[in-house]
Amino acid sequence: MQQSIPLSSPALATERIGRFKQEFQGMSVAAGPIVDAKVVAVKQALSGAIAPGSRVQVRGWVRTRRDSKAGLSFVNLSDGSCFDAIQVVAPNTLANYDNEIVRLTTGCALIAEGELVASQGKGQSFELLASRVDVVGWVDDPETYPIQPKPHSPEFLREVAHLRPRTNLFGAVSRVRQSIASAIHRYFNDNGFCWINTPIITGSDTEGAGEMFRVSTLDMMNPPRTDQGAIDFHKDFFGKETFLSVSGQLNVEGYCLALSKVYTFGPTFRAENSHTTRHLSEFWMVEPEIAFADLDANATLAEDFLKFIFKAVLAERPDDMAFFADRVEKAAISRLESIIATPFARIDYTDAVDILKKSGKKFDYAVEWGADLQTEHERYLTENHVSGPVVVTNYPEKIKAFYMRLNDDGRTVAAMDVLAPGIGEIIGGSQREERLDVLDRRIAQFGLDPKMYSWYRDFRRYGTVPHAGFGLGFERLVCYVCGLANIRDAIPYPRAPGSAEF
RNA sequence: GCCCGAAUAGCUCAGUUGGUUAGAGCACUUGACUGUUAAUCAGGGGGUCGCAGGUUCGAGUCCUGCUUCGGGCGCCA
Repeated sequence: MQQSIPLSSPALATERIGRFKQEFQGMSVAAGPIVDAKVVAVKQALSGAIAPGSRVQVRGWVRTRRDSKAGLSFVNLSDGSCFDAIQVVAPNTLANYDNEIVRLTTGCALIAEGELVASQGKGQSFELLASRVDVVGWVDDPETYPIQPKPHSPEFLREVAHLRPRTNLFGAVSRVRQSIASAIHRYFNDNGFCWINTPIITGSDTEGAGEMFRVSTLDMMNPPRTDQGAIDFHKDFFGKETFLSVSGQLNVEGYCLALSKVYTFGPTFRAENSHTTRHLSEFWMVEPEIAFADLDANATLAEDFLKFIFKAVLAERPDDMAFFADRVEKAAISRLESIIATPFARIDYTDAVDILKKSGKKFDYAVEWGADLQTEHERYLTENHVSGPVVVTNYPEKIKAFYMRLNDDGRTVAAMDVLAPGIGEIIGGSQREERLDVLDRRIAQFGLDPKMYSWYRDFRRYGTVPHAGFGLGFERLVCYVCGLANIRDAIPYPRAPGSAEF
């Protein structure tokens, strides 16, 4: 029948696209039999926006089935559009009731069509009184289908990461992740920022943020050699050694010094052998960079940005957030509300050290000026001293990166960490060193090769201005918003040392 | 990289000082019952107790090694 549609006809194309869009409003795909019903998302069907009595079609996956000897079955169907599933009421008058409906198990894919009605039962406002239910995909062995209508441990679900989006937990995480990502782009777009897609493959092997993954097409068994016997990377794909990027910051600074307000939002790779609940080998990072700006402006941006995102998630995903507060982390909602309502405190690193020393609290790690703050120190500051978000600024230059701007005291740099109760460091950033002579001294001091940074130095040679930015680990933000204990549950397919399944 | 812990049914777990045929709930299946809500009730199937050795008359249980998973620290986002 596809042949009967002349692809060149504008009228038919418009009609076809119109039909697709009508379905697209409801679900993400156009597939299966379409009769005379409007395709709707479960979210719409349960919202009250559709008049009772309307003929609608829903498409999704079975959560549970309950049979009633009153002559009907209740099939809870989820399509991921919202936390709740819709209850499909399937009467035994359906042609496939005895041979299909009563055999439905968790995970089966269905298209159900019928009348959207006010529910006779408790627990839901609307339900679908089905006049037709088509089974699109069966679960071939229900006994071994890993996703059951009961709580599973996150550890178990990591073993079936390809199927875990079928669960309440990962459905909710996925929608919240989307809400956060969307809010990030919206915040920057509305504030005049330009999204810059910095390269994933980089030739800089000394970006200073840890071990890097090599990118190479050389034959590992028999690589080309130089006269000295070293591997000859001049013969590699890019004609030089290349790696996966650990940060887009250095690249994005160039766009900042032309477009004024820019940000990166993309995948980042770190080959650190970290075994913690807060680290991934592959994660997504957000890095805004602003020109004609100092550390103070940077901190203000971070505060406004975080508050915007938290507000957006609470407004857009109340159903999922209620689930997190109920089942994952009691304070999931209240702590976001608290951060939104509380002005971020600002403390100089030197003052923070004094506060910690005078706290009288016994720390596992001693507090000394010149040493980085440990997680326990950060938690004391934000949870006990301030009882709210706090920005710690002006760290000793020896413990921070070479590109951070040296302060007039000569011993600190204009760096900042944003600390929040319950999570600790959520953002790290700095004002960048815009003075070429100072930058050169820093590069030398850190033992870096100036030739590797010639293009980065150019930004200071041609129209340099004070500028600043910060980095935010996207999955850490997802963890915090959802109350997740392990960052491997904040990304669909986690990659970590010794683990790259699926 | 360092330290600690765990591994018993598809899932969550119990299993006493080492002792007969390793149990429960959920899931699956059969039946009963019901506009049901993780429905309920009754029956049934389902296990190389992570792997490999060792101690012992006898090991799910004790010992050693390995594997995998989880947690903490360091590094960081």
